[in-house]
Amino acid sequence: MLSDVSDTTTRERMISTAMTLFRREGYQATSWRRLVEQAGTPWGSAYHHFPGGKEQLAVAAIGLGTAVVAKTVRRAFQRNETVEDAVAWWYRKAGEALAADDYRGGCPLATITLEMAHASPAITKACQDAFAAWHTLLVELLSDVKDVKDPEDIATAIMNNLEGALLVSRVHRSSDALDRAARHVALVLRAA
Amino acid sequence: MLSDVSDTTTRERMISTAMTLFRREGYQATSWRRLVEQAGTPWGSAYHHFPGGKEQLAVAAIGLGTAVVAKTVRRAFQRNETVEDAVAWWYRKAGEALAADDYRGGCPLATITLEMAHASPAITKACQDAFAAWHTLLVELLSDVKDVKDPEDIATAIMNNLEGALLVSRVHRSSDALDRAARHVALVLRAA
DNA sequence: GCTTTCCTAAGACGGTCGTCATAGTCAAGG
DNA sequence: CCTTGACTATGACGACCGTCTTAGGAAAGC
Repeated sequence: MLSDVSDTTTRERMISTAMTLFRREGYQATSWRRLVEQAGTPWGSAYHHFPGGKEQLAVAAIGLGTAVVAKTVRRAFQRNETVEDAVAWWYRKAGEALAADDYRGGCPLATITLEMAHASPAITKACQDAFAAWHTLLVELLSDVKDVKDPEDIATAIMNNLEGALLVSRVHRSSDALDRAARHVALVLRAA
Repeated sequence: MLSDVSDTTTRERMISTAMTLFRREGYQATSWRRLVEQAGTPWGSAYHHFPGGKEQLAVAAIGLGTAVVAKTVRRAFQRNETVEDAVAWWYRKAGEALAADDYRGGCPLATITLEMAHASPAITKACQDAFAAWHTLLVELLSDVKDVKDPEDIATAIMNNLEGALLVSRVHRSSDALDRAARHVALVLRAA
């Protein structure tokens, strides 16, 4: 069916636009109407593709954000020999993306997580799954390296530093905190 | 004037309630009406005390949040001998406060920062000032200790780890990430 | 051809938002 | 007492929100 392709495209454009806008402006400030307008998708089919309303769209957008970050992490560990290099590469990519978006972006899930962490059970669960997936992936990748002794702690430290640095870098519109975080984590990894 | 006391109280209750609600639910999800209702202050005097509207209230609430955190940091360094102990104490207090609020709280500025970092210049500046003030305070306190070699980097690492850990701890409704961050920072400080 | 199914157009619904104007209360200063 | 100024009660304003309904269109299967 050719309509299936069109359907998928419309649906995916909505999800992709939702991820971008939720990342930049948050969940509350992003309205259905503006989102659909920006995506260039028909407003009439919003509730066709997402009968669960804005909440369902958000869950889908969170799923996309989870996958995008996971892909970046996997690529980081593929293209680099050591863990330090992989993490530094990841942090640098995050900083470049942040700057390229004029410091409007950052973590695709941080804003909606803080906004909705207790307002919507469905969104809360999606965010929990996302962070858990990232953590599990990191632990897995770290475990492949033999000289990493405590992957759980290291993974948490890598995530904590990135999330915090993205927040600080964004508010100051400078990747300074992110650069410092990269150096910090590299130092810690080398010491361990 | 006795009315001055009443005024100040009304005004301060609004600011205090704003800080709490902005922290828990964010700026966008907190309406003037609910805020005033929760504060128990007269709705009629909202625009009397804050002619600049909700935005002006937010700036005041951010100022309060800045001061509250700064006070905690100062207390941490007063009550503890070493930097490690001070940071560990701070992190532990943050985790206790988060749990006591059923993981609705966290950093009083993180949510509004991510939400409004590009929507309102006034709020953006207030957030920048807040993070800058915390950083400066930390650098100052760290500089008093002779065996800390790079206070700027250490201060950034302390803030990054706390902010990131608060985010992750909140979404998982567990202070696990915060506990790990405390151990991580302690380890780093001891190594330096 | 017809029918069925998927998608879209258009707009109304009640509700809430931030903002503001007007009238009023009430304590303090002269 | 009376004026002045600070504070509050009340409610309206237009705008936008998320949601849902109804009807139309277009492609696929028979």
